Amino acid sequence: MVVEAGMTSSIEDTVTLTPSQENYLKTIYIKVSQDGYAKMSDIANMLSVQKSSVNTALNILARGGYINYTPYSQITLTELGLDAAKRIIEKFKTMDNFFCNILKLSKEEAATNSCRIEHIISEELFRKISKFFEFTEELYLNDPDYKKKLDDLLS
Amino acid sequence: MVVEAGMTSSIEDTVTLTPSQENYLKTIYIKVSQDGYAKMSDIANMLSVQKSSVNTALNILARGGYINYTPYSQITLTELGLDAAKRIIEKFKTMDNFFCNILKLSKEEAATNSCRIEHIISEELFRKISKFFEFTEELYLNDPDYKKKLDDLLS
DNA sequence: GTACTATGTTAGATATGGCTAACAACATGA
DNA sequence: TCATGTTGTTAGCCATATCTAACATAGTAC
Repeated sequence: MVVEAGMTSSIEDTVTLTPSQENYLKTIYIKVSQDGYAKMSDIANMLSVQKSSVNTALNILARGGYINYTPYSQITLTELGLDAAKRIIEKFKTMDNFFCNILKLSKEEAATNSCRIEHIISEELFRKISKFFEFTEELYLNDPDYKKKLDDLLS
Repeated sequence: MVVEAGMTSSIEDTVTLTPSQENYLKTIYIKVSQDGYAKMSDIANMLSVQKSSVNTALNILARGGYINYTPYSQITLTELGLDAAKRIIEKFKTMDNFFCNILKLSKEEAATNSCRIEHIISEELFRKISKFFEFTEELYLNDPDYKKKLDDLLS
């Protein structure tokens, strides 16, 4: 198959999101999960930014095909946006869980770090570190000796 | 002691560096370690950016008191810059070592991720995760059963 | 149904961090 | 010492991501 210049294609065209844009997408996902849709002012409040900043981000996400959004409309996620949001949140949860439950970081400290790492970790590292975290957590829960050593170490 | 408006003070005045600036500082440290000083064109080459971009960064680092730099001069680190660079590199090495030796990421993959994480990880998380990584590595090296399970898991 | 309040949009500013292209300074060899 | 090449600087451009302030739309309450 010959791909012609300017031809609209499938997955390869997906525009990579910046950390900031991923954050907006994640926030939209959370709101949509709660209410079925998101509003600009919600997002602005949740991220502590101005509505105008949200507006800019929404236009970028809409152009990229991640959200359904036209002026004054309710915001929902496309398939693409849903997938992307889920992947980001999966990263967050994996990190956050480990930082809280094993490393015993405070909720805020864990969330701050997880929220930064979720945007920059490569797929390959995430795949491996997920497995490693699961493995560690299982050991932690089932091996009292391992748990004691770790708790002592990190106290 | 009363601190007057505009008064120049000590550590509290330290300007926080952006990830980009930390990267420049790290690169300068590496060059200074090798040659005793750094040149702009070296830094530009090492980071694959234009000299003009380096120039901007150097002025910011010099203003912040991290480097000794005046136009056309050789670049060296101040005490502040040396400390900051060492902290960044320590983070890099800790991450990189674990990603390579335990998670068995490729050198490039490990370096890419470490180089991103070094700029965003909090001091508290770094303190704890360092201990945890050390603990894990010791187990890995001394407990053949643990090593085998981990190697199987991550292959 | 009109006026007020919510919410959403736009225009224009700032800061970072990159770029190119043109220019300036320095160092070296003939 | 001066021409040349390397190195460093400056000016001006672009994109992201924020902001404020002014404006537009929508919804509600009387």
